[in-house]
Amino acid sequence: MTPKAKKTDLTTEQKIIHAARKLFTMKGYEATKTRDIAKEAGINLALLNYYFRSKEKLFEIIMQENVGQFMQVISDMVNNENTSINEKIELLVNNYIDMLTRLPDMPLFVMNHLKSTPQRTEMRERFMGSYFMKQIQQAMKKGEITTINPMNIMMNIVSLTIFPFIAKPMVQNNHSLSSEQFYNLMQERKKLIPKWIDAMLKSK
Amino acid sequence: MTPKAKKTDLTTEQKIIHAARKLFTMKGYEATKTRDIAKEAGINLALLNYYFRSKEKLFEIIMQENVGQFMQVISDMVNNENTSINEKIELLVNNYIDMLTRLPDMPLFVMNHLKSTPQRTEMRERFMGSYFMKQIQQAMKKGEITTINPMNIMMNIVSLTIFPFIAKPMVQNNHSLSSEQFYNLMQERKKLIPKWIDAMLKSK
DNA sequence: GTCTATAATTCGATAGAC
DNA sequence: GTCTATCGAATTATAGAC
Repeated sequence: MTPKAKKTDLTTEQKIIHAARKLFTMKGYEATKTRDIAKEAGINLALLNYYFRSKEKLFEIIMQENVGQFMQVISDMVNNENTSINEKIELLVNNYIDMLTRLPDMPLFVMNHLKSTPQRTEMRERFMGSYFMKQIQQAMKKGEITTINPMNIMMNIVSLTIFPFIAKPMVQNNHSLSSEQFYNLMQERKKLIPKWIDAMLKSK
Repeated sequence: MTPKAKKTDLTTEQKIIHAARKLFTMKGYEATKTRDIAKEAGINLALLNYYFRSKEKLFEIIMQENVGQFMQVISDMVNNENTSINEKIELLVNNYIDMLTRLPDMPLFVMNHLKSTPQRTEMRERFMGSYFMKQIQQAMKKGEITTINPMNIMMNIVSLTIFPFIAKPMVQNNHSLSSEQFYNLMQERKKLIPKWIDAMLKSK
C-alpha cells in the first residue's frame, strides 16, 4: 500500500467531509439533506451525527474552508511587498481563475452565506490598510495612473474575474457554449483582464 | 377612495404575491416556508394553496417575474437600432444600477435558480445575432475598436455592473461602508463603467 | 373566499444493540 | 465505530365547516 491513501481508504470522517463539501457547495444548506450526505459518503445517517453532532456544525466546517480559500487569494495579493501593481493583478487573476475552474460552485456558495450571515471579513479595512493600497496611492500621486477611488480598482478586478463563473449557467446553456469553450475563454481572460485594468488605470 | 389602491386594499392574491416575492428573493426557495409567506401576507396558510395550488407554482411565478426583468434590460440594449455603442452601454449600466438599487437581492436569486435549473434563455444566441453585435463587428472592421472576442465585451459590461451588488455583503459589513456610501459608489459607477469599457475597447 | 384542524410526509437527531 | 429503528418537530397540502 502506498502512503498516499486511495479514495476508498479515506477515514469515515474524511468521507463525510468530502460528501458534505460536494453537496453543500452544489445545492446550499437548506436543499442539502443529511440523509443525502450520508448516502454520498457511503455511510449511515447516525454516523454523521456521531462525528459532527449536527448538520449545522458540519456546514460551518465546509463554509469556513471555502471562505478561507476565497479570502486567501485576496490577502496573498494585497499584502505582497515584493511585486508591482501589475504583477499583483496578474497573480490574483491567475489564482482565482485556476481555483474557480476547479471549484466553480464556490463563489455563489460563499456569497449566499455572507448575505444571510454577514461575517467579520472586513474586506474593506484589510484592503484599505494594505501594501497594494499604498502602491496605488503612490502611483496616483506620481501621476502614473488616473485619479480613481481605490475601492473601484479592487471591485473591478474581482468583478471581471469572478462574475463570469457566477453567470456561467446563463451564458453556457444547452450546449450553446461547450465546457471546453468556456474553459478556453477563461484561460484567455487571464491575460486580458490585467491589460484591461491597465487601460482603465491609464484612461483620463 | 382613489382608483390607486392603498397597500391594505390589495386583493388577497396580490398580498400573497407581494409576500412571496419578498421572502423568496430574500431567502431562496428552500429556506422560505409557506407559513411565513401566509403570515407576511396577513392571511391563512390554507388560502395560499387555494390561490396557488402549491409552493412551487407560486415560486415559479416570482422567479419568472425576476428572470424576465433581468433579461429585459439586456434585450432592450442589444436590439436597439437607434443608439450608438456608447449610448447602449450607458443605457444598460444605468438601467441595471437603478434596478438593483431597488432590488438588491435579485441577481443572487436569479443566478441561484439558473444554476440549479438551466433555462432556455439562450443569452449567447440572442447576443450573437443582435444589432449591438453588428455594430461591434463594424467598429472592429473599421479599426475604431481593438480586436476582441465580443463575448468578452458583454461579459465585462455585465460583470462590472452587477457583481458589486452580489459582493455587497462582503465589502459592506459591520457598517464599514454605510448604505449611503454604497449607494453613492454605485451612482458614481454609472458614469465610470462606460468610460472604462471605452478605454478597454481602445486599448491595444 | 376564508378559516380551523389535521393528514401525510420529510427531516434532523437520538436510543440502543452489536 | 457502525448499524437499525424510531422519535419528535417541522412542513406542505388538504378536508370540511362557515
